[in-house]
Amino acid sequence: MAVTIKDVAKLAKVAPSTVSRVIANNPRISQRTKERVREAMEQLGYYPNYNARSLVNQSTKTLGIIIPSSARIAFQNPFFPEVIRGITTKAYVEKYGLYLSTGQTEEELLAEVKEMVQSRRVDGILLLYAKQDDKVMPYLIEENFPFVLVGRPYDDQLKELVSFVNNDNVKAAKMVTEYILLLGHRKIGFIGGNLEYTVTIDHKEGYRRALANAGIPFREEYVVYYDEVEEGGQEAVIELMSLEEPPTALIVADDLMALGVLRMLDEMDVSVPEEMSIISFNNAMISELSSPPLTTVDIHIFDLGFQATECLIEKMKDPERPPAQIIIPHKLIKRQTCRRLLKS
Amino acid sequence: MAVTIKDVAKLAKVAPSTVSRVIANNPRISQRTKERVREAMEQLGYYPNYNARSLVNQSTKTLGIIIPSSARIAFQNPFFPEVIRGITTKAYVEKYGLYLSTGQTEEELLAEVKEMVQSRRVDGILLLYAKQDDKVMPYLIEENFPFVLVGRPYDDQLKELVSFVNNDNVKAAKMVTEYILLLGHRKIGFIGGNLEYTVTIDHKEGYRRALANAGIPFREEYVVYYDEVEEGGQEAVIELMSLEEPPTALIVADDLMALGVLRMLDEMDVSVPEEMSIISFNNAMISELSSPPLTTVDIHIFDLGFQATECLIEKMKDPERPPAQIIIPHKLIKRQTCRRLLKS
DNA sequence: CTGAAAGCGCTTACAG
DNA sequence: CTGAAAGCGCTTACAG
Repeated sequence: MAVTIKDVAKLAKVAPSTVSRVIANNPRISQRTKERVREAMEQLGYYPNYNARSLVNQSTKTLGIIIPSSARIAFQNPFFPEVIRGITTKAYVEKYGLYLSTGQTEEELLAEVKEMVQSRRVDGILLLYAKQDDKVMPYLIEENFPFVLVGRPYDDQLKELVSFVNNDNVKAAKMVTEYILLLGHRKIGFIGGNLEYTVTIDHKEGYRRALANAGIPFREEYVVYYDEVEEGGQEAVIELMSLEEPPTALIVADDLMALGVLRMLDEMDVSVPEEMSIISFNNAMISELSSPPLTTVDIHIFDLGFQATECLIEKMKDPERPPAQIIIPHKLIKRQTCRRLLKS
Repeated sequence: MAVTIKDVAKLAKVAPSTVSRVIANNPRISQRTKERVREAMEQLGYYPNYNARSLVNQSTKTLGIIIPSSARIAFQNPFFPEVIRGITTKAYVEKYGLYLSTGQTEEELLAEVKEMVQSRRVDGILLLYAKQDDKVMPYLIEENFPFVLVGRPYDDQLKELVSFVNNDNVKAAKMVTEYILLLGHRKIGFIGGNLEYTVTIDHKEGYRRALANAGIPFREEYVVYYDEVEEGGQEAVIELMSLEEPPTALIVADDLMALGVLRMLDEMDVSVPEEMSIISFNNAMISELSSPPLTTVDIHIFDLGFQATECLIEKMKDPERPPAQIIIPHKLIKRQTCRRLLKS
């Protein structure tokens, strides 16, 4: 029913192989027949059958995007849409299609990834998370399947083996802490995300280092982790504000959580930034729209996705190329949630 | 290099056709050989080649998701991630894969959709937007390609022709307006989204009807449209608050915009809900996290995606089935941004 | 510069 | 119950 290469060949009075060659714009075909064939294609509204093509080329020209199984929560976080936007943008110019994972649990995801690679549904994979005990990445490494990670491997030993695009989250968190320190704060709370994710570990490390450099003791009770974005920020606030010496500043895992923190503080009638300074990460659009607008660090999420895609495409072109580690710079965005601590 | 059906056949000492039949679990194959073949598949780690399969079956078992070309802005809106989550969930249980559009302009998108359907990359399409002068939907209709729309067609004449899953946005907006009216407000501002989208038109119509029923004149200066989510809410507020008789209540297109509205009002020192009531749509997570938490209407975005997918799959199974129009219910979520107008 | 043939990895009538 | 053959719609050596 659909028009095939044979139909075009018949109309243009050439062999199917010739049609195939003009599609590929093979230079050995004369200009005259190229034109005739193109006209026929136009006239019939011909599009090459993608599956037939992929079958013989052993390549699908599509990239798989693996979203963490906790997508229920994850997708609420503006981070993912924004990386995907970066991916989409690069994929479009490179004429790659995008295939989305659908698994909802870690097991489902792993099974899905296996299917994707073994059934040759995609040519390469973009892994959008890095966490402890993850089975997907080891599988990809074992299969020697082209992929790039957004984030960094949980296991340091894998660092040399995989290509990844990441921020220097340790440095970013250290800088953020130093900034707060410079504003005179000494009691600084840390509200991290799920400790299974590498970002959280790195943030904490940066926080720790900054404190150490400043000669300020690290207090366990000031650091708190929540993986539930939804209520997380709010519960964390309750916990921290109930301390005998509550913090005067808070470093928060991401903007969405910071929103919850702001709301809880508002409910408790502690005003930001007068009585509490807040700084978070990501610079999502909501950070600009919140009241007061959030001081945050822009981690250039779009670029993370864009460059990961670029890197993956490079890798697919040249499988021999050694793993690349790309660090995307970050930038402090000062808005209105941080203030110098008044002497009391 | 990859293991094929022939390898399995050889190992199991049967013909390739037999292997194919056990994959399909054909009842005519004896239990004994089924077991032998399955063992061989297991042993070799066999996965059927997806492209070969699709080629002969003329079906890819994948669905295309078309995200509006304005994805740059759109994707910042929690609406899209959430519909996609609904789609993903249903697609997973039905064992469908998901293919994502990447076009950034309307022309790119149209070209991409054409390629998707003509090249047989997908079996059906989920259209995530409905707007004026859109060329994608007419194309799909003309090609008689299975698709379902999330939203409703801009052109009323198409209503009978296409399957869609939507909220009753007129009713929702009418209800919202009536609620505000019941709280004693008479000067009610309306901050809509882009007028090219059907949601905006429907919201406005509901607003209009509620006012008419209450015998309150419709005032042009109270209605204002912004398509830029980012600054939109804020500019709208400036515009409305500069009126000689500024509104005492605001109906806002969606939660994200409402966040901007809240922020601007905060800057102007008008307190919510004491001096201004605000109600919006969507019930995204941010509506709960904002301060004060937003009164909004839950439109069950997840269900929109889930049911659209279900509907599409039905349609693909039975192409003769008449178009289905599914309306997802909405629900007022009272939080803290609306208050009875005090007599002044 | 162009064509005939083989092959990519499956599935499915058709035989037996 | 199972196999041999044809075919899905392409591409690409191999000839000429």
